[in-house]
Amino acid sequence: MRLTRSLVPTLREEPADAEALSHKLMLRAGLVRQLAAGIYVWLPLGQRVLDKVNHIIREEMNAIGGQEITMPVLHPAEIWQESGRWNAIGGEMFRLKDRNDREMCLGMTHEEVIAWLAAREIRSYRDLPQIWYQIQTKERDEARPRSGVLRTREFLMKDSYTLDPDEAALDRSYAAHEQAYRRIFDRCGLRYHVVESDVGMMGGFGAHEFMAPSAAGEDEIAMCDGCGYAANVELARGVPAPPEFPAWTREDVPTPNVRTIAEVSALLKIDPRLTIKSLLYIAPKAGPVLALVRGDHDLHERKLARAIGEEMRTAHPDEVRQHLGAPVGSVGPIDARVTVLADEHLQSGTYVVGANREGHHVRGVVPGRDFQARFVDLHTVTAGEACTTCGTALRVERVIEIGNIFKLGTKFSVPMRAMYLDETGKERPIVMGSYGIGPARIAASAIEQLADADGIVWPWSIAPFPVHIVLVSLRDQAQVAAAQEIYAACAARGLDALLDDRDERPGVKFKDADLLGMPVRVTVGNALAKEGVVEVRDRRTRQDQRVPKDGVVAAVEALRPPRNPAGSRS
RNA sequence: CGGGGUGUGGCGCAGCCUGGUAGCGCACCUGCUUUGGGAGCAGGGGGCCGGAGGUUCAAAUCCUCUCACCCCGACCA
Repeated sequence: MRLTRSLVPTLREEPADAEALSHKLMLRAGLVRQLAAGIYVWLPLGQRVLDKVNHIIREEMNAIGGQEITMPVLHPAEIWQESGRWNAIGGEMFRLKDRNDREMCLGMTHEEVIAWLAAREIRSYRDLPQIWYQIQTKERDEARPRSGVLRTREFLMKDSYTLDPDEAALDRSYAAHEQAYRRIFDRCGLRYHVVESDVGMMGGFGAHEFMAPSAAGEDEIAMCDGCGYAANVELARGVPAPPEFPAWTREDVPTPNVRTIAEVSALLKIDPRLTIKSLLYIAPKAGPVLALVRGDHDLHERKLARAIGEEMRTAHPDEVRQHLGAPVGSVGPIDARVTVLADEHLQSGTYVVGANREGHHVRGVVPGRDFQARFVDLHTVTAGEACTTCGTALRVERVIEIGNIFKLGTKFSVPMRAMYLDETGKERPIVMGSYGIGPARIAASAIEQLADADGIVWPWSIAPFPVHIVLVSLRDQAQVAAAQEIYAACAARGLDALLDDRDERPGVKFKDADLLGMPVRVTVGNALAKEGVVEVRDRRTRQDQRVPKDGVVAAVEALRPPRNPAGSRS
């Protein structure tokens, strides 16, 4: 591709409304442009990256027996009503009506279509197992699109679905996907971790996420270097170090004008770990629920939601007063006439809690003796807590979710009547799995993980072009001819090259080459006339070699990493 | 949905407080010089100042409403 005839609008300055590194670089390198919040145009170079990623995905999906299909983006409401998600999903689904006033929606995911298709086409155990996948646009009206292409309202997703006769077969399909995903992310040159993840409110038999470490990520994972335990913090458990408990006797202490844990512990001159934080939530069915965590801990709301079995919201200040008889800063579990859930690590010890009387706390409170509660895991794990299985200190890392795998079970096949007849002629529901990968997130993660101060550093496997030829001076006919020759020689060997044939100053071309981040830069310049050589530079290491122009292809190929460049795994 | 911020040529910004000819850098066009890390000089083109109302002799500037975008949080099947 010749730069003079291409749409590669690089930007010298940082766009004002980009925050994440990958977002800035994708805009500056001319990979994407934003049409509206969370809606992007993919420009030629960005499109080539997606194409490369998708090609890898197709190879690995096909290798485990995946069959590519294409499902509609526009869905009739009926299938979503049958599965029960039409009402279960809120504002995140784009809904519309056709000209005949029929309700429709835009597909956020395709379990319903798969179940619909399976219900019609799968009849016998002989038809199973199946793996169906597509690479298709998804539409989700995200509450807050952010970080460039990392969270958008319209995005490409590779989604696959497995159909199996039973759970043992599902386990095999699931394992095959996990292996395929590892190969895909390895080939894309990413560092990633595979972690246990929340199955969500829809239930399911297990789920894992593939997480690429990056400061731009929206998720956090906890990892144990001792035994390999790794989980999303939505799920991760850890054992916090207990404080030293003083020999308190239970007594009321006045705490005027004190609202926060920090204020309580400062006033009483105690370690915040000796306090209990009491938070009131309101759940639709369960009603008011008081959640307790140690003073220095954060409650993880998803853990609480899992514990009570439904989504809840924080109580308003007047609701707190109504249910507990005290303002927010003075509430606690003693004599509270609401359901009390306490973090499991509060089962022992003696604490300071709110007295449910304005301006008062109680010191020397022993959970189990002074109040009753259901003890469950509620606190958000923090770095340094001990691993529950081996005791090693946990690490917590910020990550981008690049893929997930999910054992659905019969959540969709039962309501949508996707059944088959087993060997004995008995009708059974198909056991499903669902598996996603975000190609745009792979691209952004690669940028996040590999970029340097000068710009993007693409892994070979997903670079828009492996070779970037910089033609330094258009006035030197020998340079022009040599650049053309090298360009043609690369093409002849299947190496796509980007040729910078613009009439720009060398500095501009070098800066753009660094920004665009192709793995190899070939500079055709002065050295050609003087010494008959061109320079072949590795973008990542910045190592230069001077080679005769006939040796460029060999030099480029020597720089190419072996087929499966190792990404780090866990 | 709650909180905060920003909207002024393609990009990045100043001007707004204290109303009075719409500016700067980069990019773009022309010419000359220059040509290995974002060139220099000279000349030039391009902006309903997000939108709608209002106040005023006069509004980018003040007031009201509204829209868009960004950030933090909530949500994320």
